[in-house]
Amino acid sequence: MKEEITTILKRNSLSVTASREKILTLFLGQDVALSHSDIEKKAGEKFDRVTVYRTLQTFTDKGIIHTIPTVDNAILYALCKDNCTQGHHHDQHVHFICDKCAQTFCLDNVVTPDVKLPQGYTSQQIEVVVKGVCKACKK
Amino acid sequence: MKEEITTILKRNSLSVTASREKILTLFLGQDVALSHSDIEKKAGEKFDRVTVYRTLQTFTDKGIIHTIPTVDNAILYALCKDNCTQGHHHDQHVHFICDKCAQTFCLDNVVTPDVKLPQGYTSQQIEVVVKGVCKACKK
DNA sequence: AAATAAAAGCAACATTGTTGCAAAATTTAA
DNA sequence: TTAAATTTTGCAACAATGTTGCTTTTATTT
Repeated sequence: MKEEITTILKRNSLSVTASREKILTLFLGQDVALSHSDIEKKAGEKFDRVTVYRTLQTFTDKGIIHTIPTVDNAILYALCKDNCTQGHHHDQHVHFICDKCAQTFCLDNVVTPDVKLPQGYTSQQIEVVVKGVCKACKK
Repeated sequence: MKEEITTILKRNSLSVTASREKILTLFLGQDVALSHSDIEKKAGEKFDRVTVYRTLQTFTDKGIIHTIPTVDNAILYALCKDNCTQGHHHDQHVHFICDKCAQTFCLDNVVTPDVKLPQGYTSQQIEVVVKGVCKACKK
C-alpha cells in the first residue's frame, strides 16, 4: 500500500509527506466517504487541523478525491476511482447514504441517469444522492 | 401576500411574528433558493442571527421550506411547492445550479429520475442536483 | 551535502452554528 | 378587552468549523 500511495502522490507532482500518506491510507483502507471531522479524529492527533484542511483541498484540486454534498452541511470526501485529472473531475457515479448506519458510499457501478431539462437549460454535471438502506444493514 | 403568509403560518400552527413574515416574504418574492447568509443579509439587520436559524429550522420541520445540499458546504433553502406536511417532505423535483449566475433553482416540473441500485440496496429518497447554465444566462 | 522549494505547525482570527435564559410578543381564555 | 398562558425573540456566552500569514521544518533538487 505504501508504494501505491507514493505512486499516487508522485503522479500528481505532490511531495510525499507523513500527513498525506496517513490521510490517503484512510481513504484506501475502506470504501466509505469521510467527513473532515472523521479524518481529523482518525489522523488529527498527529497532525494540525490546518494541515488536514489543506491536504483535503490539495487532493480535491488534483482529482485524487472528490466531494459529496450532504443535506446536513458536512462535506464528505471519497476517493476518485475514475481517472480524474487536475481540475477536472469526471465521476459519474451515484452516491448512497444509508439511513441506518449513516455511512455514505460511492456506487461506482451505478452511472448517474440523464435528466431531461426544460427548454433553455444546459446540463454540465449531474449529482445524484440516494438515501435508503444499504446492503450490509438490510440483512 | 400578507394574507397568504398568515394562512401558511396558521395552517402550520405557528404564531404570526414579524421575523417569520419577513423571511417567508423573501421566499415568496422570488424563485431562487437562499442560503442562511443570504437571508441573514436581507432580513438580519432587523432580526437576530439566532432567530433566523430557528425560523429556518421551524419552517423546515413544518414542511414549508426544504433544504438543498451543495458541494460548497452551504445549505440552501427553498419553498416547498408540493404540499409537504410536517416531518414529511415529498419534493421530488430536480435542483439546478447555474454556473454563471451561481443561483439555484427548483425545477418543479422535472421529476427526479429513477435509479437502478445494486442488489441489496433499498432506495428511500433521491436527490438530484444538476449544474449547468440556466435559461436566463444562456441568452 | 547544500541549496531550493514545498509543506507543516502555530497563532490569531473570521464565520457559522448552538444553548440557556430573561424579556417581549403573540395567542388563548375569561 | 384584558389578564393569563404560551410562544418566540434577543442577548450572551460558547462551541465548532474554516481561513490566513508567517516561521520552522521537511522533502526534493542540484
